[in-house]
This record gives sequence, C-alpha cells and structure tokens, in this order.
Amino acid sequence: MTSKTTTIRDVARQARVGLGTVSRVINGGTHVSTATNTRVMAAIRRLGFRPNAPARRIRGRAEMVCFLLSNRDVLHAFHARILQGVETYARTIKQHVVFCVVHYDADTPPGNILLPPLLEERGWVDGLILAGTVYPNFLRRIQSMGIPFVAFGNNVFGLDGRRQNFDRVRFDGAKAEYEAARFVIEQGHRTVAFVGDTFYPWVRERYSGYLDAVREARLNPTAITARKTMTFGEYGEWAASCFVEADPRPTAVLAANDEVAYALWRSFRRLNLRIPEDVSLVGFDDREEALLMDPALTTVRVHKEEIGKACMETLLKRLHHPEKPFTARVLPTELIVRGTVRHL
Amino acid sequence: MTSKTTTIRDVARQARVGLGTVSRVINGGTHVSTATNTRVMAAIRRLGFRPNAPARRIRGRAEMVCFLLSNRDVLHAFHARILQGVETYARTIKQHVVFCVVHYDADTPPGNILLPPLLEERGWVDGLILAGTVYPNFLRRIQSMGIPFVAFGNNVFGLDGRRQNFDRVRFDGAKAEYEAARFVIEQGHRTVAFVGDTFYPWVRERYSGYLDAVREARLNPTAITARKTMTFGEYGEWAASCFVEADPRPTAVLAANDEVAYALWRSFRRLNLRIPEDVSLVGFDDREEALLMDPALTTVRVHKEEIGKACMETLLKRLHHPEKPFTARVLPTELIVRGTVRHL
DNA sequence: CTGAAAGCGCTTACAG
DNA sequence: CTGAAAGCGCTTACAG
Repeated sequence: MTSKTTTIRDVARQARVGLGTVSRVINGGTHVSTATNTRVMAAIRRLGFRPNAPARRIRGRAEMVCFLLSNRDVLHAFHARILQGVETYARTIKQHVVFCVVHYDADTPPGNILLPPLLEERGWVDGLILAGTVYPNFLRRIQSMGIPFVAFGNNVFGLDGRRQNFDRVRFDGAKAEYEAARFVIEQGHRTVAFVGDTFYPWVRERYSGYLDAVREARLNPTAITARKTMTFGEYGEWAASCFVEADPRPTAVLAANDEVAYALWRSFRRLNLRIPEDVSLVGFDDREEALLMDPALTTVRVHKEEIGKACMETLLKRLHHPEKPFTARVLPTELIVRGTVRHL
Repeated sequence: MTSKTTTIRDVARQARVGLGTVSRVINGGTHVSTATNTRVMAAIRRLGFRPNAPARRIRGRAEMVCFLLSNRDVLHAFHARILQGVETYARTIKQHVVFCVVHYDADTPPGNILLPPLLEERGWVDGLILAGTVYPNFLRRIQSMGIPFVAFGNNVFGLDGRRQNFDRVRFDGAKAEYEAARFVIEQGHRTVAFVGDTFYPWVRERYSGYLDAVREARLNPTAITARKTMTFGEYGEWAASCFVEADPRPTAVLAANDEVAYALWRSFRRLNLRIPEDVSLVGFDDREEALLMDPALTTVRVHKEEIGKACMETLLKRLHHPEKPFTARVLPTELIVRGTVRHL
C-alpha cells in the first residue's frame, strides 16, 4: 500500500554493499564483519526496510505451522486454551502459527474432505498440529498431503493400541479417572456411578479408569454409557433422570467431562437433589463451567496450555529430524478438589 | 518434504506449452484456448502439481487477511464466534485468513507494542480485522503500519463521536439496551437497575440506552457503574451484595453483559432471592452462560457471526478501493426473551 | 491465444 | 569477509 516498497536492493545501494551481504545481515549477520554489519543495519533503519516474508519463504526461510481445529462449531474453550499454549510458545522461538478450522463427516471419503485454502495450497505451512475430533478418514486425508504433523491424541478415533506412524501428545485419561474414582471411594462412597457416551474414545478411556478403581475396591460399577446422538449437555440431563429412578441411587457420580457434570448439576437441582449433600459430583477437563457451578466442581484438570506447548515442541523436532521414530508424549493431569464431593 | 517438488516448469514441459500459459491456466484460464486449457489441466492432474502459494503472493496473487485478537487471555467465546463468521465467509470467497493474538498495556507507547511475527514482518497479510479491546495506543501502532484494517467498533476506546479515519463494524449498544429496558418496564417494573463498569465504552453505551428508557418512563435510575479493577464476574457479585441492602430494592436488574448477569444470578441465589420471582434479570451478548442459567437468561443477542462477515466484507472493499471514504456499518441486535423477567 | 524474456524480492553457491 | 551471478517458483508485459 506504501507507494514504493523498499527492497533489499535499496538497502544494498544505500549501504554500498552487494545484495548478498544485506541478505546475510538480515539472516543473523554471521560471516559479516562488524563494520559492514553496522553500516547495513543503519541503512535498514534509515530506509525502514522490512524483508518480504513470502519471498524468503520460497527458499525455506521463515517457518510456519498450522493449528488445525476440526469439527468444533464454536471455538471450544478447551481447544482455544491449547491454541493459546501453541501461540505463546511459538512466540518465544520465533515460529509462525496460523489457525485454521475444518469441518467434515466421519464417513466422507478422505479425498472429498475440503481443507482450508491455506492447506490446500502448497508452500504456506511446514507442519500441522491437529486438534478437535479426528476420525480415520481425516487422518488419511492429512497423511496423503505428505506434510509432517502432530495430533492431540486424546481426540483421535481408532488409535487403540495400534502402532501409529505419526506423533502424538496426550494425557492419560484412564489413569486420571482412576485417581478421581479412588478419591471418591476414599471419601466413603460405595455406589459410584459413571456417566458418558463411550462412543467417544476419550470417554471410553476414562470409563476404563473408572472401572479399574471400582473393581479394585470390589464395588459394583453403575454406569450410563449408552450411545446417544445428543449433546453432552443433553446427555447429562438424560442421565440425571435415570438416576432418580435407580435403586440404590448412587451417592456419587463421575461425569465424563465438565459439560456433562454441569448438566447433571442443573438437573439434580431441579429434581431437588442437593450437591454434595445428596449426590457428590466429579467432572473432567476443568473447563470454565467448573467454576460457574455452586459449589465449584471437583474435577480433573487437564493442562491445556502445556498440551499446546508440547505439540509445538514435538512438531518442531519432527520438522528438523524427519527420520526419527514417532513419539507419543503423555502429559500429567491433576485432580482439583473443590466443593462437590461429600465425605461420608 | 516430497523428494522433488513439481513446479510450473514441469507442467509446462509435460503439456508442451510455455510457462506463461500454465500460469494463466492456474489463474482462471482466461485468454487460453479450451484445447490448451484441458491439456494443461491434464498435466497438472497427472503430476499432482500444486502452485507454491508464497511465490504467487510476491506478485500480489493470493490475498491474506489477519484476524487480530487483542488482550483476551483465554480466547473469549464472544470473539471466537466473530472469528468463525470471518472464516466461514472467507471460505466462500477464497480468501485466506490467519488468526493472531496480541497482548499490550493501555499505557505502553505505540512503538513499544510487540506485534506477532506475522504482522511484524512484511508481506504476509494484506489487511487486518481488529477484535478484542483496542486502546488508542494500539490503534496508533496499527495505523503506523500503513496496512488497511477494519475494527470491531464496540470494543474500541476513545471513539466518542469523533470522525475516524478507519472502517468500523459495530452494533448499537445504546439502542439495544434501550429496547431491553423498555421491555422490562412494559412488564410492570418501576425500580429498574443497571449494573456495569462504565469505564468500558461498550458498557457506557449500554448504560446510556438504559438511562434513556428509564427517564422516558419518568422512573428513577438506580445504577451501579463504579470503576472497579475486577473481573465482570466479581463485579456482579459485588453488585448483588449492594442490592440486598438497597431500599427500595430493584425488582429488575439489567446487567452490562451475560458474565455480570451470571454472577448476579448465582449471588442472588445464595442470598435466597429467587429469579425471576424476587428479582428479574436481563443480560447482554447472548453468550453460552445465558443457556447455562436456570431459568435461561433473557438477554440481548448480538449476531457475532454476522459481525465477522461484515468485517471481512468491509475489509475487502477497502483493499480493492483504497480511496473510498471510511464507513461505519451498524448491525442489528435482538432481544431474546427467555425466563428471567417476571411480569408484574 | 501463446511463447520467450524480464521481473518479483529474496537466498545461495561461487569465486575471490 | 564480500560481490556478481544464478536461482527459487511464479507472474507479467511484450511480441507475434
């Protein structure tokens, strides 16, 4: 938009050096004498020169990675926090990150999945961070692009144990839920329920952790895990109505995530069940809803920013060492005890 | 990463045409005979050729705009929806949009505000969409970059009436709040309060609409608008505690936004004030919290996706017609009547 | 309509 | 350490 953009050529003329020298200065000033370096720097400053980034990119300078969020209509706060982690870390290491969203069906053939123009076109990004829900068809689509990527593993479908040819960052949902269930049991609860649609692998994983803890304590599992095509909120409401009819009624409920927990909380209140006096409640994720509840929700905290940072680190390693074996990094979680579990 | 990237040159050889012809085909195929066009297309398909985007960008092809979100720690759902609108619309017109965040203090000198690398460097983006909180110093920083931009006007500080030399998209907060207050008054309420820190221009605007309606009805304004350095949630809690002591106690409260409304709702419940039986409540924004409340919150809906789309449209017009006068587009709002206002 | 050439802004060997 | 030249992958006048 400026009438005449100043280029590397202008700087070279101004500083009375060759084009290559200016280029070297821009790229760190190695192999340049201090004298010329300062002269060139001065010229750059005087002319207000700023290198044209896309031009540099042609030759491999200026790395750029893409944070690709799939199948989230509203930008989900959970993933937004992961993105935040990516951004923050990228800044410190002078990496560029662009954010893209994509929507697709689980049964669309890989070739028909429409990617954002920034990915469809070649040359923009060097690598990908996959967040959101990743079905196998999407994974294949991405793999066919032949571009390095790392996935937030908890949301990937069809990963069960099989050896995978891509990098992952994840947390151990089974272990986390096992610990949450242990905590509830230690508080004296004997009828502990789990609520969550196990169609989703990340719910299934949490469910298995719940089962481990309950069986270990020689209690009977009471779970609502049926597949239902409804939102997590609706699922919680539905589950709450099931519980009032249950006999014995659980004294504690582990919700697959905070969204389900919130819906349970609201529904229980409507049914005149007080929390935690009548029912104890534990969530998962530690999202915004957890603090909106009253009392605040006891839940499993997932360190979203850390996940973002780990994704970026993993991707960078891959970019610089394409031949190394694939990794699956596992991040810790943390049980946050607030006010929704009663000691019996 | 592919061993040998195929270029326009490979396509030209394969199709037995010149480089220029391939370029023309890529860029829409005008001024090319149907025969050559199909031959080139075939070659492109066979070779799996995809043009290198940054290379095209050097010469002005491939437009790219930036959605710049400022001073939002967690990606605020409100702005996320605006971004969604931008993305969705951009897709239909084959525009690229990159998302960036920036953090700064209101009193940092413009020159010292650190922008994301994607903006600091030249050549990446053609235009900017400013969302988040925009203080005057930030506005100056952006303007000094000499790059076209459009701002989501409601969140810009220091805009009062003055003629501005940039494009804006906004909604009329005063009119919206006027209508909300009118509605409450028509339901029979005579003591109607407003809660919100008028330090924020968008709150001040809503407050003025509230005042208009109350005065028009010859009622006494009862407002809590003091400047407090706390979150909106804390502000709501604090305001609730003020109200229980007030005499006469307001029968209805207009909250500056849904976050304040949620805090009021929770605080009132703790104080054993039922909503809407004892106090009626109206929010603003129609964010996620509105539906988390029980009963659901009556609030003013802001069409966030529409704002995003309008921003993109405005920016594109500016990009293609740099000389046209600046515009301030005003989008409609909508009062969503749910369950928190009682008919007296 | 089409090819050959010059050019975009930068980087990278290549000599010195 | 440094300049002149060739090159990155693409686009844009320029002839024809």
